[in-house]
Amino acid sequence: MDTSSGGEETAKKSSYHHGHLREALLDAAHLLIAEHGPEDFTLAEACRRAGVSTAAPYRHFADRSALIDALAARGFTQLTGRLRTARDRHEQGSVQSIVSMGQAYVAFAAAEPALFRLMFGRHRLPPPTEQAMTEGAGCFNVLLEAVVAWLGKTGGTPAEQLDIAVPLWTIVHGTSHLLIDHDFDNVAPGTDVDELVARATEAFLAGASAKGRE
Amino acid sequence: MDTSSGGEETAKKSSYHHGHLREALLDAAHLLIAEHGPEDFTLAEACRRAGVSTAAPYRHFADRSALIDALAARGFTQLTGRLRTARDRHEQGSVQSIVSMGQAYVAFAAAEPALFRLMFGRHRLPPPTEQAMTEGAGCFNVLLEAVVAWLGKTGGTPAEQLDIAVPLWTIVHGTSHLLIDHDFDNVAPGTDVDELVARATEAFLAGASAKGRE
DNA sequence: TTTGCAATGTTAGCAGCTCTCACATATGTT
DNA sequence: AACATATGTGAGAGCTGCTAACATTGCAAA
Repeated sequence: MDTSSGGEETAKKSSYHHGHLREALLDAAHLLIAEHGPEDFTLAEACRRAGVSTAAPYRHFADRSALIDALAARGFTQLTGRLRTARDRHEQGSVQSIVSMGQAYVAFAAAEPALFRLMFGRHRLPPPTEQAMTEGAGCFNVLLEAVVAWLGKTGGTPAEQLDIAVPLWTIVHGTSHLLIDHDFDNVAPGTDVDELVARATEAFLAGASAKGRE
Repeated sequence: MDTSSGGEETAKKSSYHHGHLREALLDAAHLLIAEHGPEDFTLAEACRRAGVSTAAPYRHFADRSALIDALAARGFTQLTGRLRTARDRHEQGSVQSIVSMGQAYVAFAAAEPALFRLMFGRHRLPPPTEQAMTEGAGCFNVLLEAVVAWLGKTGGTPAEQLDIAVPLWTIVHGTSHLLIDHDFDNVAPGTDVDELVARATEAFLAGASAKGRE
């Protein structure tokens, strides 16, 4: 990385060597899947947008799906960040804090539906490049920490933590998928997902804590 | 030249007209997506399995995605049937009945992950062929009826019904996706999804009915 | 500075896919 | 028997992902 130095413009000098092709391809791919969906995203079109030949990507990615995996990893870091800021908007350990995270999760899916599908739709056998895996786990850990805070001083056993965190995850994950797949439209049009997440989360936490006190 | 007749090898029909090509293609496609996932399913391979040329499908389907839509519609009728039998295994209006439906929902996704993705992953702009749409709605109606029964004599207002049914849907839908995408593996390995669905459903219903009585 | 190597880009080309068009063959109705 | 229609085939255009051989550039040691 060049430190300082006046030139902020990425003057493309040579026109032969792109310079930032890897990032440029990721950006182009991101735009393309946002436009046409992840299914029929073509590497060739991304090359055209980046202004390089269709053979160029193979200097930076093993194949098409490696580029897609890189995009997914990017998405996880972004999502993790948004969850953190959402959590920190409310008092630590409060229900509001957890609700806010859930709403941020769904909002991310709504803003980036194709990216969201990419991130979670990787049903490949080879574990998704290690990196994406740890990124995904990091994402869940933010939720887990909030649940520990909610459980109070003791924090509960790991099993108790999961018994709370996993159902909460299913709620926001299911809401996200149903929302971006337009499955609410036929059945419950005009659904306010923020309110949905708030109600479902609060009801579940109420029921779970009631059960825990029995 | 005598073309025809005789032939020691029992001439299998005409060998020119297939006869049940539409169904045969759907079956072949179903097998293929179950093996290789829905992404890289190829129409050409389905043709090979059905023993016809790659141009044949276009007499029965507008294009590749029309065949996929037909598969999705098939899946919805199947899922709807399973939800009905699951519901009828327990007393009408009981929590168990609703839990059982949720477990059947997740079990279907686990048994047919690729088909499940197909059914709900249709982010196409043209509403999914009307048929698939009504099939999907019919699927949700089974849940809605069970919720009405659970709400008791009055049945509640339509809005109250949705306030219960939609969150329940998000729970089982989210569980299904996280399960078939192997997202539990990294974070909560060995998750028992039947128990997960039962706990989450019961806790939510308990919390929701407590709130309703306030 | 010069020289050599590694990184990064290009062109050409193969194989495979979707889909179309003209043509062939079977089915059924009159 | 004869026509109209439904359903299949073969050839081919225009894509795609990916590879191989070659070209250009940047960097670092000589």
